[in-house]
Amino acid sequence: MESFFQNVYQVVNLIPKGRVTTYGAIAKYLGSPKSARMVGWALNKVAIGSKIPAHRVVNRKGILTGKKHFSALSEMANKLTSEKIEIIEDQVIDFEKYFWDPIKELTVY
DNA sequence: CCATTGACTTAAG
DNA sequence: CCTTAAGCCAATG
Repeated sequence: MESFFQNVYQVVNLIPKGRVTTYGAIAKYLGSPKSARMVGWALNKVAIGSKIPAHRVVNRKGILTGKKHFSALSEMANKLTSEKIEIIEDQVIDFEKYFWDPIKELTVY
């Protein structure tokens, strides 16, 4: 059974360490470019007790908009920093450079 | 069933 | 980059 949410979890789990992606990219990969909010919803549901690296998912500007949903406000930035990703003012530095697009990385041409 | 909300995105100014 | 407005869709009240 592959629900939208399950698919989200799967993709997020595939994000390489030290890389990040966006809600929109995931939504688009799943076939619903306009359902970025649902990706956020999925993560919100899973935020409570899950093994999913939700901290690697940010909005299109590379901003940690979901940090407040973590146990600690600094947890999200903290984890990203631990993966060698620079975070300043809740924003990923060189976001384009760390950006991991499931459409490009997971799609077989 | 209708209204509101939200870890979003895009377009226009 | 910032603000509005609109679109989006599941969950919640």
